[in-house]
Amino acid sequence: MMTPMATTPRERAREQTMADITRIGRRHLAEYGAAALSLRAVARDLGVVSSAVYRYVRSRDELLTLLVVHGYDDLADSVAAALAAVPGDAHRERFLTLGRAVRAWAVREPATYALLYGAPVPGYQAPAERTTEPGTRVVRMMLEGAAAAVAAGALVVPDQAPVASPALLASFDGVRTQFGIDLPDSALVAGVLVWAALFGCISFEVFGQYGPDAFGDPEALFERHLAILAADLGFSS
Amino acid sequence: MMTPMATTPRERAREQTMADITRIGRRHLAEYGAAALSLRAVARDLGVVSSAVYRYVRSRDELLTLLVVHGYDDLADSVAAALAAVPGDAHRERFLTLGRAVRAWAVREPATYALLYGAPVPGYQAPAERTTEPGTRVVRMMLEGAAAAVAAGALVVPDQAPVASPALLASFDGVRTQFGIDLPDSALVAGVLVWAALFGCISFEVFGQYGPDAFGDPEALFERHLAILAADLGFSS
DNA sequence: AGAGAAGTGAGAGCAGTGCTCTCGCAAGGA
DNA sequence: TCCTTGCGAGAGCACTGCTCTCACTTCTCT
Repeated sequence: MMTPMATTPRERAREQTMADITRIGRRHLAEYGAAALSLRAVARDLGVVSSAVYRYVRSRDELLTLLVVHGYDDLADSVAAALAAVPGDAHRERFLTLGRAVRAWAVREPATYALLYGAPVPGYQAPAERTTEPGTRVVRMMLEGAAAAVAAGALVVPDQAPVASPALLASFDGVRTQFGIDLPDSALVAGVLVWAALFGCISFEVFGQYGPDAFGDPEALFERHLAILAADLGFSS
Repeated sequence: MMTPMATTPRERAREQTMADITRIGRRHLAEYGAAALSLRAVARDLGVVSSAVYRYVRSRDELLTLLVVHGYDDLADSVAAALAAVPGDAHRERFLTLGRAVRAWAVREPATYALLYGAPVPGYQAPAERTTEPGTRVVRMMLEGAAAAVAAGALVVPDQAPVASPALLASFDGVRTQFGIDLPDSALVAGVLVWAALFGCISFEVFGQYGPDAFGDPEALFERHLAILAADLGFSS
């Protein structure tokens, strides 16, 4: 993927083994969950003794990081593919499409979703320098969509009292700089809420927090919620 | 707690040991996280060999269940205490108080919060018959508050298209029956969204999903979000 | 082409985990 | 007083992450 043509056969073999390890790791993650991810079990499935995989992966946390990065990329790719089918000027529809795509991916890959957006795995801290870039791809898509909608006049940011907290204003400036977008404070307030609410809805559904007798038609419920969130953001239906 | 006066000294000793185990378990949960919760470590802190704790707790999952139940009760007690200080007719303020109380508890007890509302611990399934009752206390408070506000005319449910999905309508009937409240479908749609969004905001803050450079003033941000959610629910500011 | 460097896998081993079993001892009820 | 019951200790099994050494292969440099 990253290095399409490896020079020496040894390097090609190494990349093949790396790909096998992450592939088996993803399968174990989906089948048994993150905390049950065992390097020894991966080694067994690879047909190799446990110490051999340490030649490729420094530690169990390292393998988790690989799966985290792959998960973020997979999610962002799914969302980007869904957005590609929607015209660029259908701003509200693009927001709805993004929300639906995130939910669909989470329902399809609950274990990876839990790894990314559930409680952090104890004792494991994802290295920021490797996870923030892929981890922010989806939120970047949403922010850029909102900025485009504002510029086109398709999104009218609801009136709100001005943000008072200086620390909050400063971090909003940081967001504008980091993502290179120009959205007013009140749009960022609403945007962060919509962002967190979107993942709150999905987490409740995927993690079964709605109780044993969950809602009979979660997709219809999510669709209703998405419409409310679109209105919160300022899209007119 | 449950049995205030035990008859025989042996029973009293047993209850004392049980209390010690859950107390140490809570401390370990807070210090090292849920997946790192080790029965052997609890036994060490208790000054006893590991097999001895199996006289009191059937398994590690059993200990987790004890902590889950205690966590739900602790959260619900915190919320109830906060609500007790707000007049019953200050409906919007009661909603805001509930939200603030949940967030404050989550910030204070992040590990327990993660146990309750984070990704489920792999391989562990909380027994519904022991966790649903304490687990629904907070949502019951919110629903009852919303019903009281509707009855008092303090909450005007926003107009929405009627819910079309039969399965969703049926589960809404189930909610009305289970909680013994009478709220229209559109209020339940908004209520569930507000419920999920509330925990989405809190989870993002507690789990650090906002990125390494989190928002400088999370409390102010949460306060703004709570106001939007109150409006979504139908409270007029 | 040959020698040395580097990558690779196997195996043993250490410390930790959940959990089960048996064995003695002490407390409580008959 | 006997004897059932509860309790803690200890050994043990299977598993985990991770480290170390040893042999073997492969690549590279002279």
